[in-house]
Amino acid sequence: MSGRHIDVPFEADTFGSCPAVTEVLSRVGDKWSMQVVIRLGSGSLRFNELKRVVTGISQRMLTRTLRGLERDGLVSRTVTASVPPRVDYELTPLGHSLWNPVAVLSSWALANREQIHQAQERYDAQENNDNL
Amino acid sequence: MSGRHIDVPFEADTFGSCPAVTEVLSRVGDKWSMQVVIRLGSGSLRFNELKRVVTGISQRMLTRTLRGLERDGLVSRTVTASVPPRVDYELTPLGHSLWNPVAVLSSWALANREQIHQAQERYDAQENNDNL
DNA sequence: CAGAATCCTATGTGATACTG
DNA sequence: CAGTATCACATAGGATTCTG
Repeated sequence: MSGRHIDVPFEADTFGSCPAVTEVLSRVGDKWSMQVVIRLGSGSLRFNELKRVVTGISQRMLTRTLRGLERDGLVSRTVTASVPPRVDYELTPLGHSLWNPVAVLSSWALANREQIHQAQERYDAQENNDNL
Repeated sequence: MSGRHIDVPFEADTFGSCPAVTEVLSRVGDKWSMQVVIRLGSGSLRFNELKRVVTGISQRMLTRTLRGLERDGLVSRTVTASVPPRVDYELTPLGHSLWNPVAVLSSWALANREQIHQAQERYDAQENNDNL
């Protein structure tokens, strides 16, 4: 796939007095959920596979993140009773529909990482002149 | 404007071993930044105007959020020395480029709010059978 | 392998009161 | 008007240890 299109038919004002946005974004907005959704975009993964590809995540946080996503109906959890046990995580249809928005935002993040970093350095340099 | 198009030329794998995504998303991922960016999309606003339109935000958090966005080069702060003082906040070009990705995600959030809510209720109902 | 349990710290967030 | 300062609390997140 070479290019994906996403319509944004809303005006800025459409997001009106909407705590709903905050509400949903607070799930997607934590440190790990987006990364997990991105990685699951290419197919189902087992717990430790996810742990490997989501750089820096702790076991605890991966568990918590997956539970959260499962609760929100974004990820499905499939247990295969065997020894050793096998648990596969996969995006639900709803989860897949989230993949695009998340990918858009991540692309932006990657593309503008350097600019942001530079802006931060400029900002911090100014602050240092005032303080101390 | 009836529809905006955003290309996502990345494969899932492009987001590779990327703490960069986490890094940038942790700013945009807090409780308020996205809302502020959305509201500033239609033009500059004063401090108290923002406080009014960003539902539920406290004075303290608005200040902190704006400082963060300013530090990242997403928002510019213009002080007009007068009595009473006037401070205008506006998206920078970089901030404007973020508006689209954020709008995409917010649109998704609004569109799927109800589905998520239902999924949560199903999940919680199951949990209650097991516990207590 | 896939986690659960426990402990601990840092940060986010809100409420309130005060200021130039 | 546009903040700052302070306190107080909940949650996020990591490290470590244990288990079916």
